[in-house]
Amino acid sequence: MDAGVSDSLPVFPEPGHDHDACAAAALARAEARCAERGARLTPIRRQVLEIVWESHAPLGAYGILTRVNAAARREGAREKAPPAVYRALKFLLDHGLLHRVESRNAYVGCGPSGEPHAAWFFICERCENAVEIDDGRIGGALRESARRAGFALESSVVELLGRCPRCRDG
Amino acid sequence: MDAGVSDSLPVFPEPGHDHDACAAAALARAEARCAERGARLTPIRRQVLEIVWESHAPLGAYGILTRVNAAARREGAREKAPPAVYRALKFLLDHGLLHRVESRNAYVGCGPSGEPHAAWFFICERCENAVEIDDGRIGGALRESARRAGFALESSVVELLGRCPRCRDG
DNA sequence: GCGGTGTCGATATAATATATCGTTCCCGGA
DNA sequence: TCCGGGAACGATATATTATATCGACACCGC
Repeated sequence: MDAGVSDSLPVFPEPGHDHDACAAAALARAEARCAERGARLTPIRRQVLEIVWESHAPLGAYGILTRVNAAARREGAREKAPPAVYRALKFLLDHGLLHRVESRNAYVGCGPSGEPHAAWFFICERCENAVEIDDGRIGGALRESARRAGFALESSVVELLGRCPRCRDG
Repeated sequence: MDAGVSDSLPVFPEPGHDHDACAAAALARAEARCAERGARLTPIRRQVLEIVWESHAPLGAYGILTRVNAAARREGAREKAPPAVYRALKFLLDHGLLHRVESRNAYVGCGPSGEPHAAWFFICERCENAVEIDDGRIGGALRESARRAGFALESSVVELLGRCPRCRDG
């Protein structure tokens, strides 16, 4: 797992934030990373990434597929089958552009941190938004716990459920 | 979420440990808790719990179903359908006798701690065993991180993947 | 051009989970 | 003892999530 030494407050998305800018920035990061790595951000991969970035709430593979196919119908194109979406998701996961939310069987865009990193989330039960946690103390506690147990830690799933600041009093 | 103030080392099961005793103790705890609560540990519920306790590795619902039905065939009884197993799993989860391992879509027996508690695991990628983590510092770091973010924490999924002490050099 | 690899389309199927509804069982009260 | 109500269960159907396989085509370096 990565170190996660930084320690910034998670930014829960405001309802009025400039989400187009969020999404555009994510797409720009994706292009940059693919260029660096000589990986191809093909149309279906880009489209899946755009769809996931339509909101900050994790979206399931079949929800993505539905949106892909709605667009295909609008354009008179043939609909895609599930493997097309799963292949795109695998590519995006492999390149650190997406995270899988295990407790929801769903996928969410990877935040702006520089390199691929552990995926730890706050997930709001009301607005459904998931935001990445960037807290060195959690990583420290996990690593220390593993060290004491003699466990060779490879990766970690941390998903914290509750109410985000905007929903906690609702 | 619960406090998890204690702080004992996880006990990775030794291959030669007295597993019958593990399972028997778990069944005894289940009986005791059901008695306390006026809940009924019916045959299918008990059977599912016994099957999950056949090892320390999380087992999927259909793996459980397969074993239930193997036993049914041996006894000349009619096979069960998936809802029977899912109903038993829900009962056992609701009463804190089982945990669900989200990253595996699988179920594992709940350890001996007194009351229902957060389910944090080390999961060995080689031997597949999952053991509960009882480390106050992890809980502390999670709660502190939530507090700083203004997040009202309700429950948490922590699943640490890697190699257990017995498998790390294999 | 040729061969290798990556990508995609298409089909089928696997794996996990839930909805619904009628029946039966169990327990407590009349 | 009988009855009413709720819990548990059986049975069937279906929903949801994910993967296997194989052939066609495209891109790239030689």
